[in-house]
Order: sequence, then C-alpha cells, then structure tokens
Amino acid sequence: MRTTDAPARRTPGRPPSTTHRDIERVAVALFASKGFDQTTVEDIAAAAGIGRRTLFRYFPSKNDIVWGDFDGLLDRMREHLRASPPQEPLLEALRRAVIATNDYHAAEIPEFRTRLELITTVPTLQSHSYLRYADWRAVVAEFAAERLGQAPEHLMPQAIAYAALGTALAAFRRWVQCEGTDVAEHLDLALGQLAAGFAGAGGVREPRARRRPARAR
Amino acid sequence: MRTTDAPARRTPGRPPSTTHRDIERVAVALFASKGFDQTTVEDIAAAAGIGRRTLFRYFPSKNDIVWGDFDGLLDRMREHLRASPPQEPLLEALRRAVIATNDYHAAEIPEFRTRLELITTVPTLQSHSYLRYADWRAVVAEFAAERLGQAPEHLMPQAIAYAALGTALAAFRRWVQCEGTDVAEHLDLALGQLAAGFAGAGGVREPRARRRPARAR
DNA sequence: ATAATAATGGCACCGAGTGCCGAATGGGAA
DNA sequence: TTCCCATTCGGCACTCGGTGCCATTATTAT
Repeated sequence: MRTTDAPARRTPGRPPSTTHRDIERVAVALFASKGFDQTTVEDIAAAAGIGRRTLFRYFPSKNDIVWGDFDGLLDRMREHLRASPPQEPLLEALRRAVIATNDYHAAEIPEFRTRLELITTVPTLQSHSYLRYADWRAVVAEFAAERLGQAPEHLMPQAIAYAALGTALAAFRRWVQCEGTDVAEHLDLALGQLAAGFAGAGGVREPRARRRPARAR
Repeated sequence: MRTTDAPARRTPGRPPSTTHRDIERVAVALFASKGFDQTTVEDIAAAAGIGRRTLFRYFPSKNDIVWGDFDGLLDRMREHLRASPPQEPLLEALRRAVIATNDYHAAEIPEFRTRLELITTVPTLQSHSYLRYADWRAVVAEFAAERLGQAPEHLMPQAIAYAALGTALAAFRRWVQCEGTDVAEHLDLALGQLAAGFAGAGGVREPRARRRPARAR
C-alpha cells in the first residue's frame, strides 16, 4: 500500500478528497465504539464523507484499514536487520530488530494498542493478519537465509521466520491483555526464550505493570 | 465440527441425504481441478447433489470444507501429549507428538498433501487457517502450561504454542513444495532446531526426496 | 477558454453467508 | 394402514464485502 501520503503535490488532475490517515482514524474510532463487525463499509465511508467506492480505492479491504503503515514498519525492520553486526547471533539480531521497530513514543502507544487489540481480538482481522504477516516473515526469512547461506524458501530460514513471527505474536497478544505493561519487555522475554529453545521458560515471570493503566474510564 | 459421521443411526426424522465426507471429496476434487476461488459454493452443492443451503448446514463455511476431521487430529495430539513421559523435555515431547499425529498411511498421503497444498497456497484458506490453528495452539499451550506450572494464557505457554505452530507450519509448507519427501523428516528437523534455539540451523540440509514423485502426469 | 489529467462516486453485479419457513422423509404409535 | 412426529432439506430473500464500468468533477497546463 502507501508508505507515504503527505508529500506536497503539484500534479494536474482532481486532487484527492481525503487521505489514508483520515479514513483510518474515522474507521478505527467506529470499530472501537460499535465493534468491527457491526461497522459496515458504508458506515465508514459516510463518516469519512466519501463514497463507498472511493474507500476501496484507498484500502483494498475493510480489514486493511486497521494496519496503518505496515509497509513502513517492514522497511524499518529490514533496515535494522541489515545494520546488525555480522558476528551477532541470528536470533539475537532478530530480537533487537523487532524490539527496535516496535518502539513507539508514549503518545502513539494508545493508538498502537487499539489497532493491535482489534487485530488480535476480532476473528476476521485475526485471520486476515496471516496474510499481512507473510511480508513480515519474508523479511525475516530473507535475513536468516543470508546468515545461514541458504535460500530464503528453504526449511530453516522459513522455520525461523515462522517461529519468530509466532513468538512475537504471542508477546503482542499477551501485552494487549495486560494493561500498563511494556511491549518491549514482552518481546524481549519471548524472543529471548526462543533463542534459548525455551529451556528456561519455567523460570520466566509475567511482566508486571509499570504505568498506571491509562484512561480507565 | 463433527468428529464422527458414520455411526449407525436409529433416530426418528428424515435421514441425512449426504455426509461430510461426501461433500469433502466432491469439493476437494473441484478445488483441485478448477481452483478454489473459481469454484462457487453452488458448484459444490450441485456436484454433491444437495442444495446450497444444505451445504452450509454441514460446513460453517466454504473454507472449512478442506479441513476434514481436524478436531479428531487435535484429540489425537492431546492424547499423545498426555501420554508423554514427565521427564521428557517439553519441546521434545511436542516434537514427538506432532510427528506422531501426522503419521499417515501411504494411501492417505496424496489426499493429505492436496488438502495441505490448498491450505498453504490459496490466500483465502491461508488466512482462514489462522482461525483453525487457534485450537491447535490451545492444545499446546495447555500442555506447556501444565509442564511449566503456569496458566495457559501466560506469556511462555503462549509463546511456545505460537512458536511450535509456526515451526510446524514452515515444515508442512516446505514439505508440500518438495515432492517425494517425508513430512516426518521436515517436522523432525524443524522442531528439533526449535528446541535448540536454531543454534545449528546453518548445518541443516534440506530433506531429500526418497519416493519417486507420485503420478507426475 | 480549452485540453489534458486524475480522483470521485453512483450503479449494477457477484459470491459468501444467514434467517425463515414450508416441504419432504423416515420411524413409531394408534 | 394411517396418522403423528422428529428431523432434514432446500428455496427465497436479504446483508455485506468487493469489483468493473463509466460519466462527472476539479485541478493544472496551454
């Protein structure tokens, strides 16, 4: 999808009447208040002041609206992986990269949490996530393949990519459930254990809340 | 869904005019020949000699038709895990259980392969698989939780379940791509490396074909 | 003005999935 | 045999996500 939206335009033709970001905000607000399945595409379009047809020119599906600039995140992760020191163990590099690419400012966290909560909670979005995360896996498999000297489609790079994704998902999912905790801590523990073959999993404690659960309205 | 279909019936009321198994066979045949997306539910119903509406009484969705008796597989896996010796390392028990529950007779393999090829290839089915595999993860998380003395929803049991699922999926997926190879071998290598934190992944070779690729028409 | 360009959005259509309800089909009881 | 009852069947109409088509609209360039 898009990776950018804002850059100044000086092109001929009718200018766009909205932005991805606009639609996103309107839609996520509706999802959060009415529920994902109870919100029709028409609802979103109406709330955004555009036509139903137009919405589908901005997003390929209702599901995709929730993902924000995921492609940008992938770019960042690719960059982090590329920049990792060659002597650093594979899974260690991976752990650091994942944590780094998901290091949001405090102000951005509530929105990130809302998105993630939708993705990990609503069945439709859960299943759709498999497709979106395929790109994530591809980034990891590419990196692992490079490190292992194998092709990205081979068993080990794929296994590493799938396992890393799974582990990260578990961390994200658990983080969403536990208000006031840090994503980084969850990711760190889970990916750390992955690198250890989960040998010390029995001794790992649940991360505890540090911040007061925001807006407990 | 069902786990059984065949047992003798002696109930009042109109008898069923078909079975899950019947519909499955007809549908998978159509999927294999025309492609999943090119096959409408109406096509399947017509080919099975039943009404569209009736088909949806046998399967909750078009996607689910391909999964066969997955619940039965989960039961078997649960049983294998329960039967594993307590002193056996967690991931080792998991590895053995997964391999054991996917040990098909030679005659069943082509059908299993077809199903798995559909599931891992068709986007709609790929994403739907996420939902079906949630039950698989639940079985593993339950087992891991028991072993670790933690709750199943806690981070480590979840991470193990997600990671194991991912690893198994990578193995299945790769197996489907490589004709003539053994599923067991793929699963063994991948899950073995998971237990080792992928420390020796660089030395793992791709499994090689043993059997002649069946029916190379 | 006029032409070229690009976004908009209405319309018709498809396919998956659902609620509703009358019709069909068997066994068991009168 | 006949009637009753339980249960399945399947048509109909409807909702919703998604797509192809195309006329309309709002800009910039000439």
